Amino acid sequence: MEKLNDIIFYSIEKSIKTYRQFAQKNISKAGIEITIDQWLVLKTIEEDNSISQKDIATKTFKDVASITRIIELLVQKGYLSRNLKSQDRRRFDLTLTKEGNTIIDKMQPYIQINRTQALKNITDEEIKNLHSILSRITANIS
Amino acid sequence: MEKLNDIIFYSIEKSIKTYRQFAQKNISKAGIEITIDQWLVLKTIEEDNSISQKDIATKTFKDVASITRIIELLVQKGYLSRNLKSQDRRRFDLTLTKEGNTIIDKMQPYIQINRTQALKNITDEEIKNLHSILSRITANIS
DNA sequence: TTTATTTTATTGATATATCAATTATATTTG
DNA sequence: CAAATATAATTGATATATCAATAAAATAAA
Repeated sequence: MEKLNDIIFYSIEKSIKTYRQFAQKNISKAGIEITIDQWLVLKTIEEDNSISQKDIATKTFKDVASITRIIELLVQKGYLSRNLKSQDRRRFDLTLTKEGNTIIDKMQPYIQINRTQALKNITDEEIKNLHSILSRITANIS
Repeated sequence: MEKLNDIIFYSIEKSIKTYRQFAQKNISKAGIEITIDQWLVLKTIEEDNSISQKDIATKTFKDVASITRIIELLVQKGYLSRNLKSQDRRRFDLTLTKEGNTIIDKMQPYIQINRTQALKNITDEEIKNLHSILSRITANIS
């Protein structure tokens, strides 16, 4: 086999895994008790509180089954309230609680710092480039 | 929040998740009963059969605990044999069985096809670029 | 309107990720 | 050498990923 590092998919995987670990470690170190994935789902609901779980899944590149379980944890932790929608009883009304809003606010600066540090010496041009290439790869296999 | 798609980490995550699903689907469709992760570990051992589980973990960007479990499955499936090393009894000798070698061979063309299709309209220049940017991001947060 | 189909979400099973604690062995140090 | 330390791997607990099967409700079709 070609050298692992020469294979672009390993580079991609390595960077995203490293970023996730880095981000999670900073959050945990700050004493915030939430996972990156839980935050992502919470943030998605905050932005659009009429969104369906199916659409949360699509938006976060996750599976609907994972979303069900993550939401369950967010409800347990008291960050989210979940109630059947009267208009469509297959779906749920998802609303952030006060604690949910608080944790989102608390997270914001860390998210910012994480991104800034990760992209320290990368130009806007390069980011645009990265986007372009990655989206073509994604399109090729979708 | 900025649009999800504008955030480079989502692009990265999306592309690698899409690729994994695409690759796994093609493998399964071909009737090959192995996961991409199991294959990756098997392939790593094939390349260096004196490698430690710790080093397999590093090389595949995985956790040693995951490696233990993946190896357990590979042994169960009959693709790998595992024996204590006499020189260092904390470690194991890991050797591909005949079936292990067979499945590696069977996989090879699909791996090739998957990569080719994913990188269809991407130039060597762009891949080099991608490597460069991603490795700088990884370095920034390591 | 009854039946068929589609959509939304849940659940179970299995694989993997991560962290912490533990075990066994090897190496270093006093 | 004996004790302390370091290393390799395993195990348990919890979170997430994926697939398949199922349930419940909504919508479309007969």
